[in-house]
Amino acid sequence: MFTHAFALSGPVEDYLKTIYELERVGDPASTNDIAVRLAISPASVSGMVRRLADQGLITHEPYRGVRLTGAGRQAALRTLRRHRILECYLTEVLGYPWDRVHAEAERLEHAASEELIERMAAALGDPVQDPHGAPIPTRDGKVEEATLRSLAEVAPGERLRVRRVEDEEAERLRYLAELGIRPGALVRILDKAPFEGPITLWVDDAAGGATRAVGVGLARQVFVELLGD
Amino acid sequence: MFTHAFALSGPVEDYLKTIYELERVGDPASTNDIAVRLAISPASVSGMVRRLADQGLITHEPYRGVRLTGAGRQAALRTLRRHRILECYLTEVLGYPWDRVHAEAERLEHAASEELIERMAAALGDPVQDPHGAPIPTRDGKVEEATLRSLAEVAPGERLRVRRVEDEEAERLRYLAELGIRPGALVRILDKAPFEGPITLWVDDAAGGATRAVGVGLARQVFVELLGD
DNA sequence: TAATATGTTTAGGTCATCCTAAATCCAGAT
DNA sequence: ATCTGGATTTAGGATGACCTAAACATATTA
Repeated sequence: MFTHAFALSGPVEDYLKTIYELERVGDPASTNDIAVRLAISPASVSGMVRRLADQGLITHEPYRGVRLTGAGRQAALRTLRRHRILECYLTEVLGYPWDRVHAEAERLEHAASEELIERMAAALGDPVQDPHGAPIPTRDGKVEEATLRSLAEVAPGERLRVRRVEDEEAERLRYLAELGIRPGALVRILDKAPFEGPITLWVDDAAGGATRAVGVGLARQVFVELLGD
Repeated sequence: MFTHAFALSGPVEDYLKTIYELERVGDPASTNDIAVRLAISPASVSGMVRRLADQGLITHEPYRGVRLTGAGRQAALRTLRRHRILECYLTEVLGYPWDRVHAEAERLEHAASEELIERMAAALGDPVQDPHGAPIPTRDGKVEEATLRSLAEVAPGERLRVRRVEDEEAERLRYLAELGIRPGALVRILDKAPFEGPITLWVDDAAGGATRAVGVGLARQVFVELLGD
């Protein structure tokens, strides 16, 4: 079995991670989507895509998008494992606040050795998900990505458990935390205003619970599990 | 007061650190010495030296060598602080073996934020030296570098305390550790063979002590404090 | 069916960091 | 005082990762 003979550059790891995330949600990753996610120009993505394809990490159908190969997927999952274990470690051991771990992990994930990551994982007792609820791939590159519904696509009424929250933007995360919306929280949608209007919900929390309202944009970043009525 | 408005690239940090170390030992750092330490060609160093001088981080007298400016020194000390705190953390908290911390810290020091370093330092109770005995610069860029003698330049007879060991090469470190030669150890030179021959010494250790012999090359990397006879 | 909007690729550059080979400088030995 | 070997710099390149502007492909809509 070939582990990972040669190291990939930071940018390459970022591309693979991004393609993984885009592909996970839906169709092959488009040049443009990758460019938006990485905040670089589509032209730059075109260039890198050729290189990744040459290296056998992705397949590329011009004008149709990009898919990870087996090797690409493994590389993406290794990076994701690093990232998520780092996030766990930073929050649980070093007391990082919820909204700042992502950025720190983003930089460290390219520098940390396998040994460091595994020592951190061991110190944490091999965590299975990161502070935002994302599953942590195993050492040998396996994950089960639960298919969760976002708060935006669930109808009012049902009892829900927040399972996962998108972690990219610190400010949004901080706001969600203020509202009590974090993995594990129990919520119920009370009302959804028409025309993509605000979503009103009941959030159970330490203080007994409270009514909250969020916009559709925010709601789309919150993923929940249906607990039944 | 200006902290450090703009970030320096990894390579730049490495140059500054290297120049600091070379300058600390003796004269202005020569192009060649820098090249050897960084394992790159002298021509590449010449190029970078111009850029660092343009940025006001070093002064360069052609054919005479290079010196850090105030700003350059501060930058070097910041990187050194990161490096050494990382080394402490990796050994003390994550159980890294003595000989592997250097390489790991070398990569992490360019990615770790100020916040991470300070959280680690706090977790350790603000350590003052790293596992190899090197002093850790303070947050505001101060160090006192003790002027220590190397084992190679001390005469037989005196009681010595090992204070510091060069940390670059893992294999040498591992060997020194086997011999019981590490910061804090008490030793006495029993004999120095002529013509740069082996140095025989008595090493106090847990098991009561033992006689050891090392070559001059190794001895030059071990720095000691004279305790008097 | 053709026009248009949108997304993608190509062409041509820039910048940082390295390289080799060739020219140049300097200091110590003759 | 000059020669010469080792150190240094310059010249000219390569690579990776980005950029803008312009050309091109596709899909939708008039």
